[in-house]
Amino acid sequence: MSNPTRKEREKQQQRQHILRAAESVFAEKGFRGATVQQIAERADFSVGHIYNLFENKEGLYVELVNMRAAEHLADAQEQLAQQDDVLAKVRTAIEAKFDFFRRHRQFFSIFTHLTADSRARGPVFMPESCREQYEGYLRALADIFEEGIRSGVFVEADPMMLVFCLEGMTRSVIAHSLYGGKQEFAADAPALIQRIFLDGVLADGSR
Amino acid sequence: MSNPTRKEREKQQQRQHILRAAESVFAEKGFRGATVQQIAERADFSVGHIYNLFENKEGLYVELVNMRAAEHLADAQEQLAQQDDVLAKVRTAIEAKFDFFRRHRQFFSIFTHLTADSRARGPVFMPESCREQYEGYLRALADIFEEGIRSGVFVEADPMMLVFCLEGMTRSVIAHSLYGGKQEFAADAPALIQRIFLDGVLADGSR
Amino acid sequence: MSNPTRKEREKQQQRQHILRAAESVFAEKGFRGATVQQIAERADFSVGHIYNLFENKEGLYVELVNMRAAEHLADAQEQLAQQDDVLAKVRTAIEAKFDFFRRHRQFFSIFTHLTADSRARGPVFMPESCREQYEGYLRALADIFEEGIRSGVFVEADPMMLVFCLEGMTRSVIAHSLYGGKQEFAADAPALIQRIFLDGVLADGSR
Amino acid sequence: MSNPTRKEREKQQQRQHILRAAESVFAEKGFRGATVQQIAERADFSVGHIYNLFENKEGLYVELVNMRAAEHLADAQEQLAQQDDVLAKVRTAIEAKFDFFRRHRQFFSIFTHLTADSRARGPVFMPESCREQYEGYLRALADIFEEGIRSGVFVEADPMMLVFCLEGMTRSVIAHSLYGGKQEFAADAPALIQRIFLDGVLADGSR
DNA sequence: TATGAATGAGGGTTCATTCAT
DNA sequence: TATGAATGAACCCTCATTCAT
Repeated sequence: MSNPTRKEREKQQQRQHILRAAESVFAEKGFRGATVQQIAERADFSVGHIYNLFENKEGLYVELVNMRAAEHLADAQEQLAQQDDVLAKVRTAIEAKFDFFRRHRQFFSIFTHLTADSRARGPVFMPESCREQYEGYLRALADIFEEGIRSGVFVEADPMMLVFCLEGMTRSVIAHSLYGGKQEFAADAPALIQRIFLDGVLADGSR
Repeated sequence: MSNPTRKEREKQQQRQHILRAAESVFAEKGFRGATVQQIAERADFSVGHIYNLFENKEGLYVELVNMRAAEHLADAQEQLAQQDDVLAKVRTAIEAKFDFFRRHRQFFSIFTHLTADSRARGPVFMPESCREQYEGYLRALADIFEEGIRSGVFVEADPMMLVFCLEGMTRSVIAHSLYGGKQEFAADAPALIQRIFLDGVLADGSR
Repeated sequence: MSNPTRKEREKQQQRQHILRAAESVFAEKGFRGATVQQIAERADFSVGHIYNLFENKEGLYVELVNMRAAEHLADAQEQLAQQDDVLAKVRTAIEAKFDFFRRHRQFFSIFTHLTADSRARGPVFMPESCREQYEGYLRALADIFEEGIRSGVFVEADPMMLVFCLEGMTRSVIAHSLYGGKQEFAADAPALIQRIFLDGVLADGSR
Repeated sequence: MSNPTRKEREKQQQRQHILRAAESVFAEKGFRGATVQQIAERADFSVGHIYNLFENKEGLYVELVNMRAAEHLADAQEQLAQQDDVLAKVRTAIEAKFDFFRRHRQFFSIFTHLTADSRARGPVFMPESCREQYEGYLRALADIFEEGIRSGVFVEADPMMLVFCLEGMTRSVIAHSLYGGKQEFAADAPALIQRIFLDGVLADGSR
C-alpha cells in the first residue's frame, strides 16, 4: 500500500481545497479584508489546520497568486506556441485571456487589484515571483508586436505601449462582462476587441 | 457679522486639508491599510479632530472619492460641452482623463482599486453616490459613441463596449506612465491612444 | 500652566504603575506565563493602553528588569563608596542586597530566574543591558576581593569565585527568608552570612 | 511466557528515552517554552505516543523532576551513609552535588528554576512530591549540622541557615562552572567551597 | 502499538472610535 | 474648537491535546 503517497496526495488535495476557499474569500474581501477564520470556515477546516498546511496568511495568498498566474501564463504560452502568424498570435492571446478568466472569475478580482499598481506592498502586493511571471508574459506579448511591426503588419509604435493598450481593453471588458452579469460572459467580446484593436473604431468612410 | 460663515469657511478648509492628507495615505496603503492616525499626522491634526469633521474613516473615504469623482466628471463634462464634433469629443475625453490624473496622481491608485470591481463592499468599495456619478460619465461617453455610430463616423458596435475598451486602454496606459516613471508622464500617450483606438493597430497595407 | 510637563509626568506615573503591576505578575507567573491581559487588569488599565505606553510585552519586561537592576546597583555602588575598608565593603554589599530585596520582594523571583542561567534566550532571558549592569556589579565585588587578597585580609583565591560564593549564599538565604515567611525577613540573616562567609563554620576548637 | 513483562519493560525504556529528550528540551526552553512537538522530535517518537505514555506535558515534567530529584537524593544519601564523621559528611555532600550535576548538566537549569522559588505554581512549579524529597534532603543536611554543632565541631547557628548557605554557594559555583565554560567544570571548585565554607575567607592574620 | 492530522482555546498586538479636558 | 489618552473588539498565530487509522 503506497501509504506515504496516499497521505501526500490527500494533503495536496486539502491544500488545493483551501486555496480555492481562500481564492473566493480574497476575491470578495481583498487580502487585508479576508480573515483566516473566514477562509477556514469556507474550506470547512479549523483555523489551526490552515496553519498546518500553509506558512501563514501571506504564504497562502502568495501561493494562490503564483499558482493562478502560472496557470494563466502556461495556458497562454501553450496556445501562442501553436500559432505562427503574428495576427493569429494576437487573436489567440485575447482569446486565452478571456478563456482563463471565464474559468477563474474569482481570481479576476484578485488579479485586477494585484496589477492595479505594481509597486511594492501597496494596498495589494504582488509577490515577487508573480511579478516576474507577469512581466515575462507582457514581454512575450511585446515581442509579438515587435515582430509584427518589423514585418509591416502593425503600425509603428512602442510595442510595450501596444501591450498596455490591449491588456487594458481586455481587462476592462472582462470586468464589465463579469460584473455586469448580462448575458453569460459576452461570448462575442473577444471578437469585438480584436476588431477594435486591429481596425480601430473609425468607419471606413471616416478615414 | 458673518461669524458663522467665517467659522464655516474655516471648517471647510480644514476638511479639504484632511481630505488631501487622506488621499495620499489611502493611495499608499489602501483603505484598510491606512490608519486614521497616519491621516491625522499627515494632516497635522489630532485624531479626535478628524472625527469632529468626519463621521468616521469610511465617511472620510467616501467623501474623498465622491469629491474627486465629481471633479473629474465636471472637468470632462465641461470640456466635452465645448466640442460639437463627435470625433473631437472622443479626443477630448481622452485628453481630459489624462489631464485629470496628471493632476491627481495619488487618486489614480484609489480610483483603480475602486473600479476594479464595482460590486458591493469588495476589497475596496465604491460608494453608491460615486457609482452613480461614474456610471453617468460612462453613459455620457456611450451617448457620444451612439451618436457617432448613427452618423456613420464609428463602426457598428455596442456603444458601451466601446466605452469599456477606451476606458481600459487609457487606464492601463496611465498606470504604466505613472508607475513606470520613465519620462514624466508620457506626453504623447494620449495621442497614441487616439491613434490606436480610432485607427487600430493594423498597418495600412494589412487591411 | 506647564501643560506638557504635567502630561509627561502623569504618563511617567502610569508607566511606573504599570511596571509595578507587571512586576507582580511576572514574579508570579514568569515572563512566558504572564499575560498582558493580567498585567492590564492588575494595573487597572485596558490592554490597549499598555501598548500605548510600552513597545510590547518584552519591552515592558526589559524595562522593568533594567530599572530594578539599575536601582539595585546604584544602591550598592553608593553604599560601597562610603566605605574605605575592604571588610566593611563586603559587609556593606551583603547588607545592601538584603535591603534591596526586602524592599523589592517581588523582583527577587524575577531576578533569580533571570540569573539562574545567563545564556541567551533560555527559559528566562536577561536583557543585554541588564547583563552588562549585573556583570559590572560582579566585577566591582571581585575588585574588592582582589584588593583584600593583595592586602592580606582575605585568603588566596580566585576573586570571582569568592563573589560567586557570596552571591550564592545571600541569594539562597534571601529566598528562604522570603518564601519561608517565618519572622519578617530574618533580621539577623545578613549578620549570619557575614560571620559564616568571613569566619567559616568551624568552631575555633576545630581548626 | 513473560510477555506482559517484556512489553512492560519496553514501555519503561521508552518512557526513560522520552524523559531524557524532555529533559534536554525543558533545560533549553523552560517548561512553558518547550513544546510537546519538540520533545517528540528529539525522542524520535510521535506526539501521540508521548500522550500514550504520559498523562500530559505537565505529567511528563513532574515525572522527570521527581526522577532526577530522587536520583540526586539517593546518591547523596548513599554516600553520606558511608561517612561517620560530621566533617566528612559535609564534604561528601558537597562532592555529591557536584558529581550529580556534572552528570546531569541539563537538569541543573531545570532544578535551578524549580527551586528559585518554591511556592505553588510559579513560573516554574515544583511538584509536591519533589518538594517533599527536596525538603527531606535539606533536613538531612540540617541534621548533620545540628549534630556538628552539638559536638562542638561547628559554630552555634541555626542549622537550616547553614544548609541554605552551603546550598547557595554550591549552586552558584556550579552555575558559573556550567555556563562560564572555562575549564571543563572546574575540578577544584568543590575543594574551594569546602575551604571557604569551613574556614571562611579571612586570612589567618585577620582574625 | 504508534501515528500525525485536526482541533480550538488562548495569547500578543493593532487600530477605529470615544470622551474628558 | 481641538486634543490625545483610553478603550476593547478583532485579527493572526501557536500549541496542548485528541482520535481515527
